[in-house]
Amino acid sequence: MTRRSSSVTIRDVARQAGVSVATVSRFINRNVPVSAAVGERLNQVMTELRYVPHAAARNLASRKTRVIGLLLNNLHNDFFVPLLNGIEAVVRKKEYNLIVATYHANSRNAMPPPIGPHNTDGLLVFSDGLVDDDLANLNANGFPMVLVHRTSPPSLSIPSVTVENMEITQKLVEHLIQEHGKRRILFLRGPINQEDSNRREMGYKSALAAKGIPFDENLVLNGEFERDIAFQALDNFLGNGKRVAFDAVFTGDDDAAIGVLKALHLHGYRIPEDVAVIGFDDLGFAPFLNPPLTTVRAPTESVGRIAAERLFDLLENQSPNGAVILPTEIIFRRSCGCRV
Amino acid sequence: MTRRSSSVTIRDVARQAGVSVATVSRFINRNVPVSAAVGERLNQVMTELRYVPHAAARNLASRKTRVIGLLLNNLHNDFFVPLLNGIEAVVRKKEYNLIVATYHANSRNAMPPPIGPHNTDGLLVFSDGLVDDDLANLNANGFPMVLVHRTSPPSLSIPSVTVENMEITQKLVEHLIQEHGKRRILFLRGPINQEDSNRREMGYKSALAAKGIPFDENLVLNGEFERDIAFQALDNFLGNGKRVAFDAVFTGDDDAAIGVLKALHLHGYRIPEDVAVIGFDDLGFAPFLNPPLTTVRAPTESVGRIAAERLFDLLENQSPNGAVILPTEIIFRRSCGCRV
DNA sequence: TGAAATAATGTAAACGGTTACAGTAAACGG
DNA sequence: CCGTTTACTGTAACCGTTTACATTATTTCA
Repeated sequence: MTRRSSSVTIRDVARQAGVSVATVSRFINRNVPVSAAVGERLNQVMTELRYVPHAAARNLASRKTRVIGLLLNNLHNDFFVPLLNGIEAVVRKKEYNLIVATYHANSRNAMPPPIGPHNTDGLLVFSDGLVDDDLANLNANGFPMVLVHRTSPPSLSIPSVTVENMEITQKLVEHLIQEHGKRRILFLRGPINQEDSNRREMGYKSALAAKGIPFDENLVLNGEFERDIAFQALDNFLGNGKRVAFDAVFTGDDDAAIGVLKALHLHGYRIPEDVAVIGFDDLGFAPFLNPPLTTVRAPTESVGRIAAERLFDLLENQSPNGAVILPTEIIFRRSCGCRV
Repeated sequence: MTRRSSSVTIRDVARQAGVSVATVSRFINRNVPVSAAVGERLNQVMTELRYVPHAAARNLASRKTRVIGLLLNNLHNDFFVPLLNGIEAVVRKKEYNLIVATYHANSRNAMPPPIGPHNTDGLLVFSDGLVDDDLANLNANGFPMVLVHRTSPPSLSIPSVTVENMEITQKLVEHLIQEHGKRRILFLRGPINQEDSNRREMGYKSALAAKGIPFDENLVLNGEFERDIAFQALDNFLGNGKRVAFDAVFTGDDDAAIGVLKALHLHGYRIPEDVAVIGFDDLGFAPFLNPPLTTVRAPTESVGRIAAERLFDLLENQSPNGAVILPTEIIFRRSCGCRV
C-alpha cells in the first residue's frame, strides 16, 4: 500500500516533541498524568503541526466510536426538529457525534439499518425504527439502547422515554363530548402498531365507552402522522359517495392536523362550528393555525434530551432501567369549540 | 491488550469458509471477482456467523469513512425537516451515513466543529456553519465540501446550493407597495451576515428604491430566523413607548412569521387590514396560519438533495464546480392583503 | 541512607480490516 | 503444444491509534 497519506499522525507529534507516542496518546486522552513541561510542549507541537487524531484509528484501538445513532422511520414530520434539538444538545455536550438514519423495518427494501454496534456506541431507536427481533438481538449482545416514543417488549426491559398518551387523549375526547356535544368523532390514527397511535386510540375508545357512545369502525381513518397522508385520507373520506356523518376529528398529531384542516376547508366545513378538530404535540405553529389548534402539549425536546441522557448513563454503566413517561397537558384553543 | 472482543472478525469468516481474508474482503467489497462457489459459501458463513464488518477498521485501512457530515448553526427551525429529508434520502441511497452536528463559529464556546476530514469523507456546510478561514483551510487540503444556503468566498470557489432570494423578495415587497398600498414595511432580518438574510435585505431595499420610498433604519429589526426571537423583537418594538408607524412586516422566514403573528395578535393588530405579513420558505404550515401566509416557496428538500448529490459527485471526482441557485416563487395568500 | 512506593515515560502488540504484490490454474491463440 | 493472457486466490504489510507491561526517575519514610 502506497504511503500517500499526507496527514500528520501521532508519531509525527511524538517525534517532533521528543517523546513516545504513548505519552502523546495519554496527554490527548488525559487518563494518565503527563508532566507539565511535556504537556506544554505537546500543546505547542500539536497546534503547530495542526494535528487532528484519526477517529477511525482511535475507534479501532479503543473500541469506542464516540458516536451515537438515532434511528427514525422517516423525516416527514416537524415533530423531529425539537426531538433532534434535544438529542443533539446532549450529544454535543458529551463531545460525541450523532448519526441520523432512517429505516423502516416493514418497508420493502429490507436493507439492514446502517447503524449499530460497529459504528455507534449506542442507539436511540425512535418508534418502529426496529422490530422486536432486532431489538432482542442487539439487547442480547448488551448493546446500549434507549427507545423513544415506544416502550420495551416486556421480555427485554430496554430503557425507554415516552409521553403519556392514553389518559390525556381520553380526557380531551371526553371534553369534546361533554363540553361541545360532539358524538361522531373521527379518529385519524397513526401508523398501525405504532405505540403512540395505539395508546391514543385506546384513550379515544375509553372516552367513548365512558360516555356511552358506541365505537364505530367507520369513523377510523389512517393518517400515519403525516400531513399529506392525512389530507388524502380525509379528502377521500369526504369525497366518497356514502357520506358518513361526523362532527369532530382527532387528527393523530399536529402535523396531520394540517392535512385535516386543508381537507375540511376544501370541502367547505367550518371549524369548529361544523367539525371540531384536535391535535397532539403542540408544535410551534399550533397556536397560529386557522383556527388555533386545541392539542396536547408533549415535551418533545425534553424527550430527546432525556433519552440521550439515559443512553449516556447506560454507556457509563449506570443502568437506568425502566420506562420514563413524561406528562402531557391539554392546551385548549379554538379548534375544539372553546372560546379562548 | 486483552482479547476481550467477542465479535466475529473477517478472519473467523475466512477460516470457517476455508479461504483467505483477502478473498472475504474482496467478496464484501465486490471490487474483484470471486468464484461463484466461494461467494455462495461466504454468504452462508457470514450469515451463520452473523458477521458484521467493523466500520472503524475499514475506515482505517481504506481511508474512507463512508460518512458525510452536515454542519448546522442550530436546530431551531422547522425549515430543517425538509432539508434533512432531502439530504438523508441521498445519503441512504449511497449507503453512507450522515452525521449531524451544530456549531456556530461566532459562539462563545469556540470548540472546533466535531466533524471534518478525519471522521467524514465530505461536509455539507449550512449557512454560517464555518467561517471563511475554516473553509479556506479545508479547501486547501482538498477536502470535499458543498455549501448550503451560502455561496463560496470568491477566492475559494467551493460548490454551493442556494435559492434565489433577492429578486423574489424585491418582487414581493413591490407587490406589497403597489397592490396593497403599503409604504412603511418593517423588515425583520435574519442573522447578521447570513447570506439569505443579506440578499433578502437587498431585495427589500431595491423594492423601496424602485418605488421611491426612502429606507428607514427604524423599520429594521433582528429576527434571526427564529420564532421566539422574532416574537421578542416585535413585541419589544410594539411595547416601546415611541411607537413607529408601520403597515406591513417582511418576517424573514416562515418560522419567524409565527412569532410575528403572535406579537401582532397580542398587540391587537388585524392582519392584513392593519398590517400585512409576508414570510419566506413556504413551510408546510404556511397555508394554515391565521391568516394564510403569503410567502416565497423555496424548494428546500431539493436544496438538500442537490447539495448531497453534488457532494457525492465531488467524492467520485467529478468536479461540479460552481454555484447552483434554485428558483423560488411567490405564493399569494391572505396575509399580504390578497383575497385568495 | 537505602528500600519501597510513586510518578512519568517508553516499547511493542494489538484493534480488524484493505490492498500491493506474487502466485497458480485455466483458457486462449497462433 | 507452448507462451500469454485471464481469473482467482493467498501472503503479509500497513492504516493510526490505545494500552498492558516494563522501565526509569523521583519521593517518601523507617
